[in-house]
Amino acid sequence: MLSIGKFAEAGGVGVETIRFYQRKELLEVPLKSGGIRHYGQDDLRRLNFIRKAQSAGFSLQEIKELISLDSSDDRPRARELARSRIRALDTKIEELKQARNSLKKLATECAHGKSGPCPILKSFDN
Amino acid sequence: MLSIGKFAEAGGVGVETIRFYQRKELLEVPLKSGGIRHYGQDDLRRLNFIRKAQSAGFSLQEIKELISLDSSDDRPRARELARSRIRALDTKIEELKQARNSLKKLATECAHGKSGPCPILKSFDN
DNA sequence: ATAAATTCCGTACCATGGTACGGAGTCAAG
DNA sequence: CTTGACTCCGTACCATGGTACGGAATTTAT
Repeated sequence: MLSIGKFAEAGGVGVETIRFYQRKELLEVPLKSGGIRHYGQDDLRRLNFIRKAQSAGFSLQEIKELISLDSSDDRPRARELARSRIRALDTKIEELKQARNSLKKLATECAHGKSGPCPILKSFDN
Repeated sequence: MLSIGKFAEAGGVGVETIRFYQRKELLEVPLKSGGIRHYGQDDLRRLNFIRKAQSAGFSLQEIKELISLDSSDDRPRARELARSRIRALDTKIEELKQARNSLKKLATECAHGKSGPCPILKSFDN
């Protein structure tokens, strides 16, 4: 049985983040036993679920849906969400790679070039 | 000489975005010639600079700095910004790849597995 | 020359993901 | 049994990158 402070610490987030997730209905608000609410393993699992899904790029809204799927065990919908997230990730990864490579090229040119305007700045400049 | 509407259109953004960039001092507010402000090629170059730098993952604050570097031609600082952006992009790309691959694995398992709880949901669930 | 479209400007609002504040209540150690 | 730490709760605020609104002035098209 954890107090909100210990619970937050165990999950690697701040107390205010817990309350925020409760307001967003991602975490349940436990009943209080004499003025203070207590959190258990289920809550910790739920919190870890949120954090992991978040690091997979799901928004809090999507995570809320995943949580409800977790109860209904709706596999087709879960796969659909996963696939659409994978597509979004693929797009994003490609964009970032592109940006990274052109930036890399520019930085190299900028380091070697002896004269003229800086290619990094100039590259955006047309 | 473009009106703000044509200028925004030429840059592929909305009029409100132009005004927003002006408030953020990323674009200058031209003098008005009889009640209406007009924009030229320099403004359009600047706007394109912003959009390209943005697609390379720079924040508007960083872009503001890049713009000031563009005047001072401070190459070492430009390289520093580029390199730190490249590092950030590399980190981000790795994170997204990781997320993408575990999600892919889960989606495949979820599609093939016949019984038990959905692995996508379950994977976050511990 | 008049109606419709644009512009100007300040200000308010939006989503996302939190973070901070302040007063009252509660809990634990000395 | 008091003092200090922690909790509760509502509400306000933060950064980021915009988007919307509304009335007055001006420009453009008919």
